[in-house]
Amino acid sequence: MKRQITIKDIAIKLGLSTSTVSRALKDHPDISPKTRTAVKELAGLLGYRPNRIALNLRNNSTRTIGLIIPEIEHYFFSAIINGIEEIAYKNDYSVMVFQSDESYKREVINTQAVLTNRVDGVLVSFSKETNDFSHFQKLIDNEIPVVFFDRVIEDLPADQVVADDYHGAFLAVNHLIEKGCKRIAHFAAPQNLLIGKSRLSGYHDALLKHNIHFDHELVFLADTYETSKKAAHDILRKPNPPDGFFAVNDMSAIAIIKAAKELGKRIPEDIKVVGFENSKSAAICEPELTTVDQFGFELGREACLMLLKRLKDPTTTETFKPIKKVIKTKLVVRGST
Amino acid sequence: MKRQITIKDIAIKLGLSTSTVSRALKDHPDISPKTRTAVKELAGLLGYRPNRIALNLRNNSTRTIGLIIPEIEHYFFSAIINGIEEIAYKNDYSVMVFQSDESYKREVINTQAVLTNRVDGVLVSFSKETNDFSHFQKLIDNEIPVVFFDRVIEDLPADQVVADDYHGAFLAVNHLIEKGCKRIAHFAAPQNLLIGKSRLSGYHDALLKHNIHFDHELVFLADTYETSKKAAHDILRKPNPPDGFFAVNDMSAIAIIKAAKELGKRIPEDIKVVGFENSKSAAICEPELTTVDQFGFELGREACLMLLKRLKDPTTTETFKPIKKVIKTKLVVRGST
DNA sequence: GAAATCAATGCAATCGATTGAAATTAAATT
DNA sequence: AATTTAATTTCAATCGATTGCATTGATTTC
Repeated sequence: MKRQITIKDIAIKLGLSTSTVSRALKDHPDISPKTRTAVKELAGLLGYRPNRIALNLRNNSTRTIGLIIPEIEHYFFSAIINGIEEIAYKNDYSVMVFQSDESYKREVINTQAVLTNRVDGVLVSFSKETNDFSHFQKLIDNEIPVVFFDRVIEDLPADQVVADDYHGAFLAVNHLIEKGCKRIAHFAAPQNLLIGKSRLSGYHDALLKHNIHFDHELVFLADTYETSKKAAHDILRKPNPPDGFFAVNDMSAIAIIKAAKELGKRIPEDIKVVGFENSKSAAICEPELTTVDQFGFELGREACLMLLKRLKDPTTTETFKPIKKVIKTKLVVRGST
Repeated sequence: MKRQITIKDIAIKLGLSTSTVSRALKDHPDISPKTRTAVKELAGLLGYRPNRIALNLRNNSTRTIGLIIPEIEHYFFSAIINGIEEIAYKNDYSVMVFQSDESYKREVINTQAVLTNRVDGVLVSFSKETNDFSHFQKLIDNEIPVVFFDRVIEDLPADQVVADDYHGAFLAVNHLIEKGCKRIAHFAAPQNLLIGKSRLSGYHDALLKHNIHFDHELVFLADTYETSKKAAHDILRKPNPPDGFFAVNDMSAIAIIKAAKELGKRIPEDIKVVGFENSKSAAICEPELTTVDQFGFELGREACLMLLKRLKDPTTTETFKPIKKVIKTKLVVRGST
């Protein structure tokens, strides 16, 4: 195994001490110009690179951010990673990615991995299964700043970055109503997720505004392609089916469109559908999907910026005031409505 | 800043030396059962976690894998990350993700970042722009094993994992011919990428097999949604347009379908289209896309396994024999043909 | 010419954990 | 009781870089 060039190698070759070499490399005023240039020259020649691990140990910092995320494969999350990485990169941080695969158990292990890797801070969007948050509290107890994004929890001393879920949902449903829908179904995310609740309540309030009765029977727990397709099939076969659908994400909305078409319904003539996310797929499906743009890239950027701010100005647990940042959402109208 | 519990804290509290504590924690036979249990008990009580950074320094290893990838947002790459993460996780490795954004310059910086972070090994799929590979050679010079996947280079001492691009392309084009296509166009990736070359040659040989003239005029450089849509529009407006398309990836194929539909062509009656990737979008577009499954998840798994094998049994540069693993591809026939 | 000043460099401790070798203690043997 | 053997534990060096505090040698000042 070839050894890396160390400061010691340079010191020995030049007959100096490691301290002098160290100082020379960082332009310490004590060092004479002659030795300074000599050191720098040799360092360049040998291809010296400071050993980050040694610095990590000394500074008790790794310039690394941990990212705990349900599933990379979702467009929304990969867009977020993109935003995170951009900011991290600009600030000379690296990103370690951990997937929970929507599993609480796996997520707990992720938090442990993040601890052993001694990351400087953590960005989290937790799993659908997660109802107990003590593993995140443990991170905070270890003085590791945590920023939640998209799927957030309010009663933990941690910052939050979310899309304006309520408003986005309101816009979506309002749009359906204005387009003439009388019976609007909502395919919702689990209600332990704040996004699930917020979007439901946006749906509810938009109905309210137009004096449409809120019917529990029209709200379904369906936030994946498979569950949504099945649910849509069931619902559309029943008497008096909905003429409008507001789905909690694009894949769910696309599944509804697929199911409707399979049953011979025309979109948007018979049924109108709105999604939430504005993924690549929304622009691909037929007809193209009206959806709420969640600006994942921006969300990732903001979350990372927030974390970096905490890393720069650490606060004690006592004086910590969580900040909540809301990213505007926007309705993108396309052929499905 | 709250200090982490160290081995020293335990040693002092129990009136022992750090060496004894260290040995007790790892069940060294020299340590008496009494002290062993005492140490372990206190360690548990204080919530001691070994400082990974200190271990990193001592072992000159970080149990971290660097991943350099063009763009996370592509389904194919996120599927690969998924596979990589699964294997890494099982083997107690963490993954650091670096995106090149298809930029050579950024990729060079990524390799530097990977070096300063002292990862144990690197997985690479390089950018479209990359024609000079000395930055990867530098990694290898630093004794960091490199495994290339999908976009690989043959003349570097590094393992490779690729899909069976040639065969997949052959299958795709053969399928188009058997479905009656006489004039088949190919939307290709840049020819500096081996995948570009292999898929083109699969296309070429399938034509050859059926005694169809290979026409340079029918091969286009178009591997993104935007460029493909524009190219398809142009081609389909010309006299004697193709009746079949083989695209180098799904987004390109979907763009062709979109363009064709905009021009009033029916799919698959007037035009047949085959993609390459088998992304989520392929099952969503209308008609559903016939495509070659690239098994990104498997590919990621294999690449990571290969790297871990190199980490377990390091070879010297002299005796290094690159291994190339080929993942089988499979034609998935759907409505577009 | 002795004392004070200053520039340049080296020493040694530190970060946290590990480990070969030495030292201490206890037990067993003669 | 003296000596060997075995069982525990500690010492000190190591990984690579940094940094407060000497130390050295040269120059200036009185």
